[in-house]
Amino acid sequence: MTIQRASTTKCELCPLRRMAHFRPFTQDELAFMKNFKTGELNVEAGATIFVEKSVNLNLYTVLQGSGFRYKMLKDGRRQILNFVLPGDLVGLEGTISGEVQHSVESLSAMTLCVFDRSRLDMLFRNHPALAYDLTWIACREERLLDENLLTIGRRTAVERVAYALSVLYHRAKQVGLTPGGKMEIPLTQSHLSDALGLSLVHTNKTIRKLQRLGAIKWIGSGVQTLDAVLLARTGGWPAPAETGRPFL
Amino acid sequence: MTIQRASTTKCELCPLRRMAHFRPFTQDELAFMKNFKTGELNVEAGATIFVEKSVNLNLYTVLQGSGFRYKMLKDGRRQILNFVLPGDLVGLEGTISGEVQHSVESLSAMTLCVFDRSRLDMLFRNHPALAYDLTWIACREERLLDENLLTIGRRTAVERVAYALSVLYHRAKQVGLTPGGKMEIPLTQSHLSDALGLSLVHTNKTIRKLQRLGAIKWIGSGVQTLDAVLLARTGGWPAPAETGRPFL
DNA sequence: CGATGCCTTGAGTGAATTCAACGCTTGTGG
DNA sequence: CCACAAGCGTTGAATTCACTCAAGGCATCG
Repeated sequence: MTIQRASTTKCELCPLRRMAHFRPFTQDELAFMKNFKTGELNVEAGATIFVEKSVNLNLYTVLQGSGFRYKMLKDGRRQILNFVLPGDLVGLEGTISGEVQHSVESLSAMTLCVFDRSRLDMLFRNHPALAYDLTWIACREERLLDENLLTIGRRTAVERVAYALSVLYHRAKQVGLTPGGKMEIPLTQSHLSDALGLSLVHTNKTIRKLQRLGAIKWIGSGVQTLDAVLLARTGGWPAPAETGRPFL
Repeated sequence: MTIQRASTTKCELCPLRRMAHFRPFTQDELAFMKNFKTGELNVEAGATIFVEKSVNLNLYTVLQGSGFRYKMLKDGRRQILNFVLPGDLVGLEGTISGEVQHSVESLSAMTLCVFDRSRLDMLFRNHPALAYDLTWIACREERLLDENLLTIGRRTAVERVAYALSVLYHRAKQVGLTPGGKMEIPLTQSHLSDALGLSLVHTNKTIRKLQRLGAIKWIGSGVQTLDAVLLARTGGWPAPAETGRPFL
């Protein structure tokens, strides 16, 4: 886990910013962001970025790589709350309330922009459009959680797996993580089971079923989507339109 | 469903504002809120305030009564995402993105403050502290959803019911909805089952089990908490400290 | 080349589901 | 004022979906 003060990626050259998926900055906002960003955090795969119930005031945006947010019960049962992909904001809860109530772990090597918490009030005072974006981002996360809740609470195992892979594939595609239809997210079946509230064994059997249907192909460290439409239909997922999304 | 333009409750006399639980406004913020609030919405019990996939730009704060947010699958399966109590903000998603992705229904008669969507940008431009509060509120909701996700994904039926009743009781208490230890929230067991991802029958059997343990007593239209500590312990819930919470 | 991590499969078990029925209360219309 | 319907809670029985247990295969790695 390395923190680099001299950020390698300049905000004006931000690779995310250039993606059509995200909304553009004004010159003014860009100038602020350059000061807001204090460095980059580089972690290898499988690293813990922060843990539940610790004090973590830092705010991050994922620049590269993927990971997941999760919570655990005392006896070790784990629930993955959501996956974090490039462009996603991480740690807002800690920035605002001091203590985070969930942990974050990386799936692949990740690079995260580290923002200066003490300048957050300047963001709210001088850049209302960015403050609005922050609220937008929080709302988006809430919507994703709502959907996960519906899935885990009310969908069957096959629906859950199909749904989760559909959404993840869709999200990965938006940020260019799906070259050739294969998700470049090194998921294990154990991750998927913990994200869906299923056991590992049953998750495996369900994946095999979807594979027999011809919807997907499980490859070590990634999933190949063969029939995105079939997959979405099986999961009861109406693909949404999401464009011009902001990020920090 | 009645909308009253001449709001009966003046912001400076707001009954919520007087509760120790919420953070105070400055004079300036109060003045803004008086203009931001355009009226009150009164609904009877069992009313639909807005439905999934409709355009609803209005922003509300619950002044009185309780309800719940939910999503449904095409075949009728319902998942209750969270309960809304006095002081809770409703409809932020629609205000920001236009279309809401969840429905809201009242459990009791409710009064909601209706805010003027077109002045939201003024809030962000001229009242950074309120904008910050908005973000705070969105984060809080996210935290609640995280916890629900953990519960539904990884807790057993007894734990789920105990957990849910603990949290709800705790939240109700904060806003004065628990005179004599009885929650003044007219829940049915069907609501509880849909909130926990359980079947109605099994929810009933689980409630009876908790009742035999002496933790609760189910009364038509409300739950009596007999042993809050036992209940929290059964649900594996570490009661949190939450004070000085903002609201709009 | 033994160890470890991940995927896979079968068998047996169990927790939660569906089905079915009944009691109680409330409200409503004849 | 009674009769009937509707909503909610309760319980037992049968079923099923998902879980645990157990074992083995196949890579990768030190």
